[in-house]
Amino acid sequence: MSNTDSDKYSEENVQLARFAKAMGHPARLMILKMLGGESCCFCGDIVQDLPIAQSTVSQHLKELKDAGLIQGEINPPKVRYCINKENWRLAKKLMGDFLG
Amino acid sequence: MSNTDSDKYSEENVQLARFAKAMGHPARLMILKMLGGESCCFCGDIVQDLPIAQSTVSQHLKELKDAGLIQGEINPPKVRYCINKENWRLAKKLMGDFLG
DNA sequence: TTTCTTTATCGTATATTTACGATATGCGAT
DNA sequence: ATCGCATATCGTAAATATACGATAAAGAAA
Repeated sequence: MSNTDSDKYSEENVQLARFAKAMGHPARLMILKMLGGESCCFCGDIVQDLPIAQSTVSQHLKELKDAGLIQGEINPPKVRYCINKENWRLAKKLMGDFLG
Repeated sequence: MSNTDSDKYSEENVQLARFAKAMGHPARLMILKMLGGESCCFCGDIVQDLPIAQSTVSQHLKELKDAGLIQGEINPPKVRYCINKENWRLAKKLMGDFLG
């Protein structure tokens, strides 16, 4: 996906693709599952649960954040991650509409 | 995603990630939308609708096929693509369960 | 057989993703 | 001021994705 995707595709299409792409890796699905419902998690908890290095987890968290699916609030010296509820709802709606 | 993902992640997780990843590009979403519902399409129709080269469309079709979301039947000299309904239902269920 | 149409595949270039270890950063505690 | 903890970022390597034009392949039509 280049930055000119919106020249070629509808905004809704691009948005759904962004969400789907962010969900397109098992590690990121695990992270999202951990944060599902009302529960937030500290970054460290996530690192402990995943079978990959801390720096890699950090990268995945960044991608989820960039896609708008999660948000992190600093709580020194930890960072607490939560689902971004508004975008989660949007993802759910777009996915639901799309899959029919 | 390496071929050893199933060592690290649950099969369900890997499967949903595979579907999500296949949906993670606007061109592929457009293709899926064209095939949505009961309508199948000839490859050529899809090529005409997308703002990218024929060979690129063919690649995207292959990825959707590899992910199991579509299937193609040869109808010389054309190829007719349809949604793979069984996997579409599975994707819908996994997504629905996941997004809550 | 040759030609035409349609689609897949090849070759290739570039960009992005995924992963890791090492290092930097921010901040409370000592 | 320094230490230690938690997390992010850097540097890097390898793999995968995206895109294109050119070419191959399969089969209908001439």
